[in-house]
Amino acid sequence: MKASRFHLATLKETPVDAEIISHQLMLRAGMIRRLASGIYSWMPIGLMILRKVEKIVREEMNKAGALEVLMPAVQPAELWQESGRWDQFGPELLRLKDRHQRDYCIGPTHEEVIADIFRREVKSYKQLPINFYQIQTKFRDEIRPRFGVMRSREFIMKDAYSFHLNQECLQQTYDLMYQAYSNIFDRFGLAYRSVTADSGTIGGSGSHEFHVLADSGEDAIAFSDLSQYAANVEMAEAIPHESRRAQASKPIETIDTPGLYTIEDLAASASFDVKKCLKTLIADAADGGLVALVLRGDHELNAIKAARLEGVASPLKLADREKIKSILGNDIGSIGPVGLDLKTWVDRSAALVGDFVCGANSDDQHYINANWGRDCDEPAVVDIRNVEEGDPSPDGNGKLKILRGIEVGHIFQLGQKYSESMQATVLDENGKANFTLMGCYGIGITRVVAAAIEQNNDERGIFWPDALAPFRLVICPINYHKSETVKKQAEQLYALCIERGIEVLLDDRPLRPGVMFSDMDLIGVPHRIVLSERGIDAKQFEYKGRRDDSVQDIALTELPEFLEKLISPACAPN
RNA sequence: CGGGGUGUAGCGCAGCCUGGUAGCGCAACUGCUUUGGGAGCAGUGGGUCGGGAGUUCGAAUCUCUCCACCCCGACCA
Repeated sequence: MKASRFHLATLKETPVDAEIISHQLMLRAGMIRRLASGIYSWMPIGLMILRKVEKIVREEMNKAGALEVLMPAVQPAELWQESGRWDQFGPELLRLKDRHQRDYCIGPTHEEVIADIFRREVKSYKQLPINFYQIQTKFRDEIRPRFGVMRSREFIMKDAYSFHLNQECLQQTYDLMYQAYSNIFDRFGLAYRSVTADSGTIGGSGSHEFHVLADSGEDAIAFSDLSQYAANVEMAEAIPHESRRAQASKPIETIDTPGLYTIEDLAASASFDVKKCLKTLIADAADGGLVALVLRGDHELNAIKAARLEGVASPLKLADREKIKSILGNDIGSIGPVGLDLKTWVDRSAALVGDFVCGANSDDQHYINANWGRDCDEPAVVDIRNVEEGDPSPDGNGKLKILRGIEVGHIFQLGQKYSESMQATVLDENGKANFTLMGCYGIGITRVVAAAIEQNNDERGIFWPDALAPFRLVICPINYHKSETVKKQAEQLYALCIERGIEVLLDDRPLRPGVMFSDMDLIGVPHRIVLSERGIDAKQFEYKGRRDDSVQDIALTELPEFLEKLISPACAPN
């Protein structure tokens, strides 16, 4: 490709309403343009990258035996009514009517359609397992689209759905998909982690998320420094550092604590160790009353874990202040487990604290040296806190570290959830109809592009891993339009690259070098060759990798080997 | 949906308070000079001031209304 014939529409200034770095850089590099809220056009250079992602995904899915299909974006309401999700899904499902006033939606996902295909197409266990996938446009009417294509309303997803007669077979395909996903992310050349995950609203049992690591990521993931353990912090089991409770050593006392409502204020006021203070949070109960959740002062409540407890309203909602006052008689800030007349759940770590400080259930008063068993009932112990860096790994090996990630892939075992509601059955060896077991496997194709940028950028722009780069190599001739020597050399090199199948961009625009370099750094071309009259006279060309600090001069005679090296390492489909 | 904010040239902004017929930088176009990290000079084009209604001799500016977009919260690949 010659730059003069390409649409390079780079922006020098950062568009003001793009908040995160990937969105800013995608706009500045001319990859995407916004059409409406959460809806983007992909411009030529952006689409080149998107296609690279798709190609790798497609190749690895095919290799893993999945079969590509293409399902409609517009889906009839009947299917969604059959699965029950027409009512469940809420406003995120974009609904529309045709000229006959029949209801449709734009698919946010395709379980219904694929289940319908399956029940029409597949009759016998002999045809199983089977795994269908597509790379297709989805629409989810997000309340607040933001971060460019990271959370857009229209987006491209690879979604796969597998079908099985029994759990062993489902597990086999699930494992195969896990491996395929690992291959895919390896080939992208991105730093990533797979983690065990909450299976969320889609339901089912086994579930893993694939996260591209980036400091700006929205999810926190916990992993062991010694073992393979890795989980979303939403899910990671919190293990106390102590194995047994500290002995009670002093008598309980009441102290006055006027104006001290937060654990920080309380601890600071009398130099209590925050870890000796217990905080008591009051949440709505499922029956309309209240429940108490007790945590150590330095720990954070995990809303997902808490919502799973018996009697706790799901999703978790902390009770409002007035309701607490009216039922308990005192304000938040002075509530504690001692003498509290509420169902009380106590976090594992909080249950191991002795001589603790807590609210005295009377305004402006706290207890010190309170102890479980002695001053109140033995606690009902549960895991309701977020794990922290340094916590013991739940598998017993090593300590937890926390990293941030962007969720770009998710694999689920759905079980029979959809096959039952959609009546998707197959005949087994005995001619008996069985509800098929399903697995589903998603990769956010458009989000991968944004995540790759979040992970790989600097103050000058993007740097693409070789496998995703729109161009592998850029040739920057200095004074292409003035110097016949440079022009000739550049054209020769350009022809040579094309002959060797190297995706090359020749920047033949009549620009000053600084402008050329800035553009190429911005759009993230990983390799750059500069040709100048000066260099050619010395029989040299200049090379610089996008992430290199300095340039190297290489003899022109070594050009063929150099190009050989350039294409050899990655990219070749394995 | 609740709370906050913004709409003026392709992008970034000023002008609005105090009404008088729209400006700056970048980008684009032309010419000359320049050519190793976003050049200089000279010139050119481009705006229903988000839409509508109102007040006024006169509205980007004041009032009402509608719309769009952005940010903070509950959702997700």
